[in-house]
Amino acid sequence: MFNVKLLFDISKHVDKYHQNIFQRVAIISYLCKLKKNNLYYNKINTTTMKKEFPKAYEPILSEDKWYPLWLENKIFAADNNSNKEAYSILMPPPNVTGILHFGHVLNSTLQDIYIRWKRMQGYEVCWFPGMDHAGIATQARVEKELKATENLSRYDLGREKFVEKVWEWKEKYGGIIFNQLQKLGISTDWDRTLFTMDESASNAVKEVFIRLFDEGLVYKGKRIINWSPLAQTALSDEEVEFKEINEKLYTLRYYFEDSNDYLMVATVRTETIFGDIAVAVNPNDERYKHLIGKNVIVPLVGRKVPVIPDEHADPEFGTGCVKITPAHDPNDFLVGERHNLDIINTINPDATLNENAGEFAGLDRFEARKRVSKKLEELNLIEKVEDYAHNVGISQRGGEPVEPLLSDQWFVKMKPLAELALKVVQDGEIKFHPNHWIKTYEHWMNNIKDWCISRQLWWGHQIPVYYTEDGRFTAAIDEAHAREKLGLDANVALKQEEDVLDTWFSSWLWPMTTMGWMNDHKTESTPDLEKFLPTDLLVTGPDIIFFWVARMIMATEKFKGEIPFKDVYFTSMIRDGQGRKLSKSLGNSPDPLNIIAKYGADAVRFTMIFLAPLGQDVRMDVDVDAQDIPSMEIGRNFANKVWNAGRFLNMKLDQAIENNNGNSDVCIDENTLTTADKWIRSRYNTTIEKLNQSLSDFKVTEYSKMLYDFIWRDFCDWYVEIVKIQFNDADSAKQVAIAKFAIEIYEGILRMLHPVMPFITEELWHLLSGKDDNETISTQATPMPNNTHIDSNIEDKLALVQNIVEEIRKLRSSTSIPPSQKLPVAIAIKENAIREVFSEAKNVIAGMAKCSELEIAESVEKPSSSLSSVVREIEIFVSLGDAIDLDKERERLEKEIARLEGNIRACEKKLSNEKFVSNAPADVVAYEKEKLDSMKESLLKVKDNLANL
RNA sequence: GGGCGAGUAGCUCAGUUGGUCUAGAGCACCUGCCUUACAAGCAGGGGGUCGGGAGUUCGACUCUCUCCUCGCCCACCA
Repeated sequence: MFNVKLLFDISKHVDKYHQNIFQRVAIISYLCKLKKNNLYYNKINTTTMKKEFPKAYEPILSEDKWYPLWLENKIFAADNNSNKEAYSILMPPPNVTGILHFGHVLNSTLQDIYIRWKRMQGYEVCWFPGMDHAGIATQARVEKELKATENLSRYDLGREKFVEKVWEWKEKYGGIIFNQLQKLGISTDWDRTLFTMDESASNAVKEVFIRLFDEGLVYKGKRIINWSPLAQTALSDEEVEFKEINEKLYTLRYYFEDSNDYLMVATVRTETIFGDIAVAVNPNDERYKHLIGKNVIVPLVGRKVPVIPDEHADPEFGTGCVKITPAHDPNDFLVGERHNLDIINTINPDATLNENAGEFAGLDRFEARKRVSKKLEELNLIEKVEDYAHNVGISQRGGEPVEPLLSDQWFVKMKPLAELALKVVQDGEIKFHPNHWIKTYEHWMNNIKDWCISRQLWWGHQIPVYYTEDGRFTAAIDEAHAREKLGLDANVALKQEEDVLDTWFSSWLWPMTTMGWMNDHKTESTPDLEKFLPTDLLVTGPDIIFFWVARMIMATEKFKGEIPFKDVYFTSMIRDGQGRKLSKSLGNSPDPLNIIAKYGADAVRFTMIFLAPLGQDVRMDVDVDAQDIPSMEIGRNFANKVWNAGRFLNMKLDQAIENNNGNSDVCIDENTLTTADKWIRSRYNTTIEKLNQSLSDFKVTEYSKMLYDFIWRDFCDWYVEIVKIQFNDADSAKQVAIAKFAIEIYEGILRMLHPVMPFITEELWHLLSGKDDNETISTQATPMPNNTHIDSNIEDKLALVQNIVEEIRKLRSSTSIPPSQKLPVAIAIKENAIREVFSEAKNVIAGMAKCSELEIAESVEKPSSSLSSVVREIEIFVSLGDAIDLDKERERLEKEIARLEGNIRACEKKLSNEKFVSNAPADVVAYEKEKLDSMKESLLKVKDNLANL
């Protein structure tokens, strides 16, 4: 037998252990164990019960308790064999090197809200998680570590050993972000986690490459590409960012071969003159027309090069003459192609100058620029030097300026893929939220360029192309397959392409690889694909609309003939108080885990969506030094409010049952419901409807705001306060009914709240229902509105009651009478129907507005020494006795008269405007008339009250 | 240069097809409260010529034009 006394003692001291989370967890798990064995709920005295419902919500206890239970009970597991309608989301795979940042927090919360909401709606829900191998980032990371620990470069190790090292690193550190994400409480089907380098995914990658190759959509070509000297690899256009940099613009003298005249040519990059092969002028430029065909001498180099006509030269810019360096400028390369010019490469892959630079060979490009410029100056070949701000391409990963470099690379022809992908978005088959992103998408699709997919890295999918010694090649699964395709004997030696594929080349297959497409070069369809493709929603940042979203649409259309997802939700960017993007390099982002530890996962989730409107950036008051985001209090305070409402209702129910001699079997009788009861029920159903609608419309912020307002304002501020009063007026059986009724509403709102605040709602649901730990709120049904309970008439009536209560409070607070002192109040209401409601709610009004006595009648005599107010023709008198300050009251009433008169004038003016009366809709005119009458009536009463003061 | 978005209270933002808006909320601020869940709370209060200008309309925060400011994306001229 367990010892109740011991348990009581332990829980009594929970607060003392407040500083020690581990001890608290231990105690709670002990309590849980007891609860599991059904030992505590019925048998422990009320003092101990209260300990189960601490005064403040303690997130860590719920978080550590429920997540493991959800996993254990396989709540997140999806069944592709189920009869239920499917709902699925693909998690944007975080980088294997990634650690949790606030982008993930927002993104994951949004996905989890939809996943949980749909799960509760009875869908077969699957959230596919996974991780990206992140070629450049991961390789750089491991290289750095290798250097630091063993002082080795990847070349020292060799390709095979190095790749092994990366795998080791991945096994050791790769999963960190998943553990971090679990702290957020997200409900992904972890058993389906896919890594983009897994064999199944790699097979699909190969398959796609081979198919595109065979179709001629993948080709190898010598092109100017963006070269990253740091990573020593090609980059795609999307991996280059442009940044304005201040540099010097040198105007150089290019002398004619046969005279002392010269052309002036401007350049920033003096170190590239070794690759100069021509000077271009615009063919229509009158200044230079006659010089076309002549030769000039490249300064310092001494090479004779022709003056050629080309549209590329802009007469408006600079001198109108451009030096042409095909090997180191994409535009010059095109000029070179048009004029059949030689190409002289002068820069090495590590961005040092090569032998073509003569005495400058071996120098880094920037050092070389300084030295070349100096030398040019010494030789008096510089006309002038100016400060010059221009955009320079920067490697997104390494941050160094990219070098345009001519090299052999693999490309995907994008035009044919883009057509269908553009159509499905334009036709609305795929919807963007917010939909203005369509324009950006269209622009990119219409101007799409071929995609450079080869990377000179070791970590990634090695391109499945095999070469014979004599230079023939094909794309194939393996050597045998290649020999078969090339018609070669088994003994012919083959060599595989050394380059690997761009990481996005595996990411764009994500909708298919997560579901097992071509995992073995054979399987076109799987139960997952049949059940879950197309997925329903993609939640991602607009920054990867080209990298990922567009390409997934292309690939899935191309290879599956389907759209990958139906809706795309583009998230907000998280910024700091100064509007800067939160980023590691700026060091302006606190660790989300610290914030979660401080405020609780639910609070963080709630605050994030509360603050992050669809499609607009969010500014947050981050404090990195303190590792704090004070606005997270919104969510924490709200969680606490929800918690305390539950705690209070639970307490009331216990009390009621105790008063009712332990009999809890009391049904709620429709006939005994008060106006307030019907009001909260109506508000509840109205709110439920709107909440579901908001989520359907992807208005998640609206959803959070409505929950906040309903729970805090309607339910807590008004209904729970009313319940207190109704409780006092009821017999014990009725008390049980009242508490149960309130709890029923509360339980519904918990279910509606669960998608955004999973932990606290789970905890409260169990505390209130006494359900076994292995049951969960996350599979209970989403509340649906009961339209027969929506009654706008009742809502209006109670709104009027609220107005009156507020008005009485306002009158009171204009005095210095303490809130605890109750005052006599009289209310005159002419309209019968309203008066009835007020009479029924008499005790409620008296309680809420602190009335010692309350008279409600068709007309009342103005009590002496009273404050008065008129609201919608209802007169209110609050008797003050000696405490009244007549001057103050007179002043107040005069102000009110002035206000009313002003409004009446405006209203009369409007109504005397013939055009308004004839053009405005009848109901608007009627409303104005009604308003005018009402205001006139009020004015009379206020004037009367002033006179009688 | 092209495109997109935003400018509403000190701050962060709501404001649905123009009329019930005397423009709301949270935070901050001021006043009073330990009122039988919650001080992470309760009650009340002050604070905005809705970026400027023009127009359409009986009526504009809302629609049109224009200008100003800020942010993002794309392109890129040596």
